[in-house]
Amino acid sequence: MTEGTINKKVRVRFAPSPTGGLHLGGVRTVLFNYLFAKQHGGDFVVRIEDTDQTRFVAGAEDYIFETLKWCGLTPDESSLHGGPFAPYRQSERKPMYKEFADKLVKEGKAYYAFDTAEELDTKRKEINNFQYNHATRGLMKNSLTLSAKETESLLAAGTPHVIRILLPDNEEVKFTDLIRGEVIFNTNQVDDKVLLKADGMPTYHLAVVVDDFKMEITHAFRGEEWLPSAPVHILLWNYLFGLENMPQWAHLPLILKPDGNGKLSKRDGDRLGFPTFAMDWKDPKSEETTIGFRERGFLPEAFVNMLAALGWNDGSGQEVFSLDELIAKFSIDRVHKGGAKFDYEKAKWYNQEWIKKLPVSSYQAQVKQILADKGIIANDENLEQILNLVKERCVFLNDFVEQAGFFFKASDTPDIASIKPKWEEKKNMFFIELIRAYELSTLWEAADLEKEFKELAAAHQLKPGELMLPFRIMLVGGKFGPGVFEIAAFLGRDETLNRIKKVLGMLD
RNA sequence: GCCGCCUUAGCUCAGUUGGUUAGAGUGUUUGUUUCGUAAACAAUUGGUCACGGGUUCGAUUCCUGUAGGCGGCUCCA
Repeated sequence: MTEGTINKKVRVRFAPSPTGGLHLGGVRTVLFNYLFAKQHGGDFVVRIEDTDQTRFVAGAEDYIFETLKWCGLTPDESSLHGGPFAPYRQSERKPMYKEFADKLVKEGKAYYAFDTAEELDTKRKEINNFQYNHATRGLMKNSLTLSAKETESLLAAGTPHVIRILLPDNEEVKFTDLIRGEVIFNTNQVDDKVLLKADGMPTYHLAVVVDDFKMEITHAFRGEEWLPSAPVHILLWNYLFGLENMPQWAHLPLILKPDGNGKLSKRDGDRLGFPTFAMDWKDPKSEETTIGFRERGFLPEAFVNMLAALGWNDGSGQEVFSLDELIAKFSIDRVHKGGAKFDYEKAKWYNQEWIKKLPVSSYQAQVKQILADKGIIANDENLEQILNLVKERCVFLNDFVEQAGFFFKASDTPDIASIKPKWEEKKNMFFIELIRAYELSTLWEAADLEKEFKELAAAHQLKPGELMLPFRIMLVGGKFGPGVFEIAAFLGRDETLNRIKKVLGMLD
């Protein structure tokens, strides 16, 4: 690890704002933080950044924790799990931010600004690309342009105001990003960001620095969209707590939409027909539900595996990783800089691999529930064997409805159309004979059933090939599934014969 | 507009001190197997390493310019 951090216990944080469902990119940020922390025996903290009260959405916080639970990414400390640095909700930490904002003003590193939101709006409309910065701050209403006395009286009168950081003139701010190497910004290019809002809440910029310090965060991984505001954070660290205490930064590549190059959004998922949220999210206002990966039939192992591959690989060519393997092999040096395009086909491939790889017992209960939702009652004793028989054919957990459902419930609409054209009386005779033969057979094993079937076919001077499809349609209802005789063996004598008779009746 | 980041098969990515013929997976197509589907296995297809210039015996790799894409520029995070 990089020097300066070797002696400290690794502590990382994920800091979502509770404004809606958790997006793919959010979960990946969690994942990378989590993998890094666990690999170094460190702590993973979840801090809720709810400083914008206008965007607060009820239920969003619970949703975040439920998502983490589903993914197996358990926080060591959070607003839900508690911990030594509580509270973990920024709204509950409100008083401590003001103290630092005031300190900055006193030291001349920040200033009061009295411009109203409306005034700024007009300014932005008036002047193209207006920025509150070195060039314009002298023209605005703030403690830099006002006399000390005027400022005093405005403050005394309770005039609404914000505190802005005073950026130094034409200075280079440098820092080393774990993924991008040395990054340099000139302060003239950054504006005087608001640190404390008029309602006394901090903005992200102040809160993230104060909390990362107070919570002893050593490494901060976040999305690339934060890169441009990093210099503000570096400056704040320098002013408040010292650069030597600052966490190491890593700005993760964006997740891009499959077509084009933009950042993946929920809308892209809706448009292209795939989920972007981890789990179903129901908007409390519009009552609208957005489908999640979990409900689409993804396994958490596959979801996590797929996410890990978005921007990282271990260089060996291995693609399927368990969470434990990821913890062992993850390396921030191997995270790439370019945006990672989200590929839903590949996501499905991961899921299929995990359905095959995992013992069915790990998702049996869930499949049983999915079947039950479709009105198919599965008994546990056979279910495990049946799932094993068909799991190679399933991309989603929901595919088990089609692939395994017929074992428990005969199809109401067997695919008669594909056998009717070639149906003839001697085939009918064959199946009537088959029923009789099967009624008498002492053994009910796949191999024996096949042998009897073929012998009987030979006796009727019919090729087994011509009879297999009808037999499959009778038992399965369609042209899919495992070997027909295995299916018959599973169904048992009574059910097999019933299904033959039923379809024979429909062919009449 | 300003600043920053990125650019290797259709797609996701390897290629880390410059060195033979740039590699995987996925996808496409085909074959093997099967009653058939899926899987599996095998084969096939696929690249002006964004473009220009420079350094060098030699550049995908280092430097530089250009283009394109993206991100940010809220009292949002």
